[in-house]
Amino acid sequence: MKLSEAEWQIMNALWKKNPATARDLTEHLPKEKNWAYTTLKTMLSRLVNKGIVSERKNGNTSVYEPLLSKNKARSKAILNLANQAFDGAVGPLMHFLVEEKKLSKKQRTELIELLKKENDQGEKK
Amino acid sequence: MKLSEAEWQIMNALWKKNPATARDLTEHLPKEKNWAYTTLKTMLSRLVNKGIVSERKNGNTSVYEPLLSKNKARSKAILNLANQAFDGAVGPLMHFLVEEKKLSKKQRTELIELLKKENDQGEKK
DNA sequence: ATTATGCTTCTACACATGTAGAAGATTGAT
DNA sequence: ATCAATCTTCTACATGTGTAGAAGCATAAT
Repeated sequence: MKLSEAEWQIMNALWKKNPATARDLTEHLPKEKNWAYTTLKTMLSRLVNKGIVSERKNGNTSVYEPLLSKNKARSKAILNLANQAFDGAVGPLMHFLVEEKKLSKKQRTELIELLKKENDQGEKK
Repeated sequence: MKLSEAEWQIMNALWKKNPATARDLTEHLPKEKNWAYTTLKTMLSRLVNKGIVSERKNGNTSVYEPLLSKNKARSKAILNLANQAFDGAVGPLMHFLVEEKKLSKKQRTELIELLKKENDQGEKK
């Protein structure tokens, strides 16, 4: 299940406010997204059809909930990117990130700590 | 310029063999891609129209070259992912990668080295 | 009971993407 | 000069995505 651009925006809103009605979501969508209400509804229906979001009725109003977790979605997206653009390997992706993307010194130091911790854990196992 | 799935496969082939004729590229596409020759040609035309690939005639045969570098494409793709899925921040993306993706100990150690090196460079500047 | 307001479902359309056949132009071999 | 092999360009179609109006159903206020 690959999310499209618009779908990501909706899911991001839905992960923030969960559960939510369509009306709720309008609040949490990027400001510049000036979707007609029915546009949002159409998108939601499609997400429901794809099994990515659940829909339940409260009175006549639909209440939506994500069936796909943010982490799962992120994982998939990264995997996808790795496959498409990095021959399926996450390692090179990270290399690239470290080399190309200007991380702040603080971020780098944090990452080093994180990596060391992981290495140590690996040790104990 | 966002590349689609199929476009990535073609570009990957073209980055490997550059310049290349359509016929050349068939060799470098993923095996499971059993595109009709004309399918590939259509895709290439579209890429040319988008200004992502150049086309030049050698006799009656078209020779293609990438106008977009692999690194640029990768950068864009990562930025895109970060925007969609990580609120535009590369840092959290990396965190996620380090935490979720099982890197080998060797990979982790490499990354630590790389990060340290970057940190030191920052120092000198 | 009537009405305005808001929600839902249906239908539609333009553009992108994946896929490929048909028909015509070029060329290398005979 | 002829023919087969190979290219190219055109056209086409199904499906996905972004976008939204129209019309109908529910509900809260009068």
